[in-house]
Order: sequence, then C-alpha cells, then structure tokens
Amino acid sequence: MSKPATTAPAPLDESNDVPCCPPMTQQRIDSATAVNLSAAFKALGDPVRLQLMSMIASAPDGEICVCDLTPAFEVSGSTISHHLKTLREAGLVDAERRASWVYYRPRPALMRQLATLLDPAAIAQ
Amino acid sequence: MSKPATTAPAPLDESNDVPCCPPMTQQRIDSATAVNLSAAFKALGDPVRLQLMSMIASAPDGEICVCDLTPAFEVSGSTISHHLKTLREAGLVDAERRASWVYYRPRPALMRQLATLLDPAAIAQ
DNA sequence: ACACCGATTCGATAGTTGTCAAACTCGACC
DNA sequence: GGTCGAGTTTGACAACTATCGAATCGGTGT
Repeated sequence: MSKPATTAPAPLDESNDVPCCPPMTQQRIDSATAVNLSAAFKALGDPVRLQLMSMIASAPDGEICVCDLTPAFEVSGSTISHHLKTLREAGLVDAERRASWVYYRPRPALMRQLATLLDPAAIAQ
Repeated sequence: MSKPATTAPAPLDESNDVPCCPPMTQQRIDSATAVNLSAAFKALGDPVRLQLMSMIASAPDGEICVCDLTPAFEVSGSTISHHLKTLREAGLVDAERRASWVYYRPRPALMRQLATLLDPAAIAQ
C-alpha cells in the first residue's frame, strides 16, 4: 500500500529456474524482490513449518505422505494441513494426490535462490 | 532459558561459529533446532527487514549508519528502529553507537547456517 | 546549562497468524 | 450406493505483529 509496485517481478511463478538474485552481501535487494523473497522466508519462519519442510526435503523417495508428516507433531491434522498450504503457496513444496493419500515433494529452485541470497561464498569457503 | 542443554544446538548464542546443522535435504531438523532457526527465518520474513538486512550485508565498509537506512524506506524512523531490533535479537546483525550515530553490521555466522541448511550442494553445483 | 539532532522506546491500534473443532471433499472398498 | 478414512476447508478466537506518533535517551555543539 505504501509501495507503488513499479515493475512487478514474479519469483513465485511456476517458470522459476532463473538465478534471480545475487548474494545479498554483494548487492542490495530491491523492494519488489524483497516482497517476493521475504514471503518464502516467512514461510520458513515457523518451527512446525521448518520441520515440515525439512522432512519433505529429506524424504528418501523425494516425496513424503501427509500421513507420515502428521503423527510427527503435537498439533492437529488441520493445523498441519494449513501449514502445508502455506509452504505450497510460498512455492517451496508441491503436492500430489495418489489414491487416498497426498504426497509432498520439495521445489528446490526457490530453496536454491534463498541459499544463494544468503551468500554462497561463505559456504564454498 | 528454554534449552535443557541436551545436545545444545543454540544457534542464537554469541559463540556461534560451529556448523550446527547439516543441509535439510540430508537430514530432518529436530524440534529444538527448528525453534531456534525458524526465528532467524522469521526475522527475514518481512520485506522491510529483508531489504534492511541486504543493505547492512552489502555495506561497502562492512557497516552502515541508521541515518543511511531510514531514508531508503517509506515507513517511519521508529518502525525502522523496531525492525532493526528484530534483526538484532535474531542474531543477524550487530549495532554499535559512535558519536551521534548508530552503525549496523552483519553477523555472518547465522547467515551461513541458514544458507547451509537450505542445501549448499545446490549452490556449489 | 541549554537547545538540537539521531535513534530508541512506549502506548495504542488495525491487521495478521497459529490453532482447534466441525464440516466438507475425494477416493477406496465393500 | 453407502460407508469409511485421509486431507482440506471453514469459522472462530486468542496471540502476535507492523505501524504510527509521542515521549525519551545519548551525544554535540553553542
């Protein structure tokens, strides 16, 4: 509301394998990009969602059933579902229904963008 | 205060140059670590704070004055100050007062942890 | 001492979020 | 086709957050 939204980039779109952003140690993030990428960080900014994300990202088969996620937490199934929706809408995961079950898998592109933003040089060390 | 010191992840402590956490693509995050690290992601989960962080991280002299940060945003000075406090409390930046001005500089250790968590392999590619 | 300036803190408020229980949808299986 | 089970959506609510203006704090310089 305070920002006139000039060029409107869209890093949360489907077609998003472009590099997008240099490390923030090298270049300041412009406001439109900040809006987009902060949404992804925000999605990881809850303990339950971060754990969900890690369970999905480290799933041995590249995907994991909701039925395996839910019992790992103390919260209700509807809350887990709500958090999964948040991760989905942030572009961090993908869901697919097969038979009675729903499987989630990571979307590495955005994770890579976030990691790059946080300075890959420090990692390469 | 909430940490029973079992395996002690403690990523928000001062003495934090330890690796802490393997990439989440390789190993699930335990609940205590999730609480700690999600706080850092949460701090980056606001457009203004993400831009502030990038301005601090990319400051040519390794630090930047609040007086240079504030005019770059549409929000009030007190709001900027509040966001800077959030980044400070998350362990992402450090502040120092010199004369009339306050200078902020990045704390790379935590940023490195977050980047590693998001899979360094994808970066090294 | 005093006024000034940069930055933080305080108090208030509108908006957002995490959570649950209940209602609902989609597919499977008798 | 009726029922069951897995997930999602809906509605409600307490807790938190982003924001502002006003008050305050810390240093400078007159």
